Amino acid sequence: MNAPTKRNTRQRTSIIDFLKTRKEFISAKELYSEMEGSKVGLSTIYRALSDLVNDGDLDVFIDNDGESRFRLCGSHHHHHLLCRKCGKSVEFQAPEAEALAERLGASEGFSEMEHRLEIIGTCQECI
Amino acid sequence: MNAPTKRNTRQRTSIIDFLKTRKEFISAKELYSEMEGSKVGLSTIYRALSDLVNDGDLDVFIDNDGESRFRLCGSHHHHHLLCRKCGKSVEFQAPEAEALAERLGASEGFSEMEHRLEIIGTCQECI
DNA sequence: ATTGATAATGGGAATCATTGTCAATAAGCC
DNA sequence: GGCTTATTGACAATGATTCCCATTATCAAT
Repeated sequence: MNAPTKRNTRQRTSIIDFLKTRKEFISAKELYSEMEGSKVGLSTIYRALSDLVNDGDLDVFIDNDGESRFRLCGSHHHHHLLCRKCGKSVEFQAPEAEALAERLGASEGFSEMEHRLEIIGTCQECI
Repeated sequence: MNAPTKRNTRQRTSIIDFLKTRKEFISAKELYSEMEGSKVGLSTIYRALSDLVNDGDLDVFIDNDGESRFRLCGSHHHHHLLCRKCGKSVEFQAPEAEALAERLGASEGFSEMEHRLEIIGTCQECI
């Protein structure tokens, strides 16, 4: 993450600065209209968001209308995939799970969500 | 679920029968091409899938390309949302989690996935 | 500070899953 | 069989996202 492959442009900076002021998930289009003053093109917003996701700086999830929604990552929470036979374990991140926890908890009136996710399966060597 | 509001048509029956033979998630388009012999229109497939989802007979999740993928519900695996103060617990289902477990496990060469997901938060009464 | 190589921008067109439209058809009831 | 009405399906429309490409901006080297 934080691959230093991108140049610092006014647009990219504005987008990141805007995201820093935002705790909730936001869609590309919403970002576009809320940033109207900053004169950033919609294509640029899509590109920047996509880069930020690839660098691991943004969490994404796709809402029920098929629209992607973004939020700056907090600490990098991770989960485990475990083999039920040999115990081999693989770490992974799951922004979907972060987002799911937020949405589900919020929909029930909960706040300050944490979550635990564990996937158990049989690894290739143990089949 | 299983709201008996729909007529039994050849098309609807074919779609359900096809889904019964399928363990993995499938998209509407894939279903359409795999069922070519059955002469069912794409609109009809979308409508039927949407009805089945509303009746609670199908699990859905939206993949990374924004395409919806469907699978007949199996046993209704569920998860818990817990309050960290009073212990109040709410059951919920999360097809996304089912799908996530499948995908992630498979991507690491694992099979026969199970998973556990727990969300912990503070409920409205305990704030 | 200027230059030059190259990455980033933006606006419109293109893509592609999904939904809407509506005339034709088929289910289910008498 | 005949009737009422939901369902179907071909096609158009929608809408988020990506592609295209001429123009512009960044930044390291001069």
